[in-house]
Amino acid sequence: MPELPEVEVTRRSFADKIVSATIMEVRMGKPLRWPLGASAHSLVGRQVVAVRRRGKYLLLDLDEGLLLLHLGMSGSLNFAPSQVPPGPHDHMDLVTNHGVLRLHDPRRFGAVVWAPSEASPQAQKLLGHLGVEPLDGQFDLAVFAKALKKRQAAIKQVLLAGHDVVGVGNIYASESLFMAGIRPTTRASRLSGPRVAKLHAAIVQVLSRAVQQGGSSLKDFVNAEGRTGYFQLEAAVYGRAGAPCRVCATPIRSLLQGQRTTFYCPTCQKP
DNA sequence: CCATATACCTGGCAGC
DNA sequence: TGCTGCCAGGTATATG
Repeated sequence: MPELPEVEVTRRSFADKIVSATIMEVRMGKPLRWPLGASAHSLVGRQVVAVRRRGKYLLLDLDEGLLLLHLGMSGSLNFAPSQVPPGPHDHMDLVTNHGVLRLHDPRRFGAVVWAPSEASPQAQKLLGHLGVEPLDGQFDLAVFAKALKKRQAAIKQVLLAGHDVVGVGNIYASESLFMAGIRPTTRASRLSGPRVAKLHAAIVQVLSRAVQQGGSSLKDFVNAEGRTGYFQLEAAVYGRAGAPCRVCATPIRSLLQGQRTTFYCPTCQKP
């Protein structure tokens, strides 16, 4: 489900409400991808200082330590004023004096991990290798171009790896490459300077637009207020195999790259 | 170091 | 209907 836009939209939908709240109780459900790394009881009394995002991780800064939240493939958060009995797929409740932050995640690829600081080994194991943030002004074209020159893999897979730029998942990789006119199978190292510049701009534009639209709700994504996103309605290629390209009417094609489906227009996107 | 495959888990859907 | 197989927004880890 959640790529950078969905995680950012989720962050904005509850950050103001939970900041300065005190944790009263933590309830963990079925196991998630990783253990919490602390006893639930030890979090009681901690205060939420800020809610940040790094790549597809949400960081809840506490007055002592922080919580790293990941939504995996099927996760969503909900922030509600009062507690409702948890359903079978609700695997964490962070009960605060401002309301309850609940993680709903049927596939349980998501995670909630406590770390003593962002610089700690626990946090760095998850965040340490992440590439640059695309939307915070630090996404430098020259640095990006230099990084791509070293990558021999297909550009789609380089984007998904998140080592050079974070937040671009399966939907937005296909969409960005369409906007840039680049075939997803092209080796990253072979892209010309102008084409890398187009891709750089396309990534920023696609992700920004998706945030504006509340993310993509392909199936079940909702923000912490329960609202769906609308970007899927304007997807150019994702999920549109066989349908006519919105630019040239050529049927959109799909292929597998590293076990993930990629969508592209064979006419608009050049190798 | 680099690139690719695997594992984790549940639900929905197409096809028989 | 009910079964089977496949697919799904991610990513650390293992393997070549």
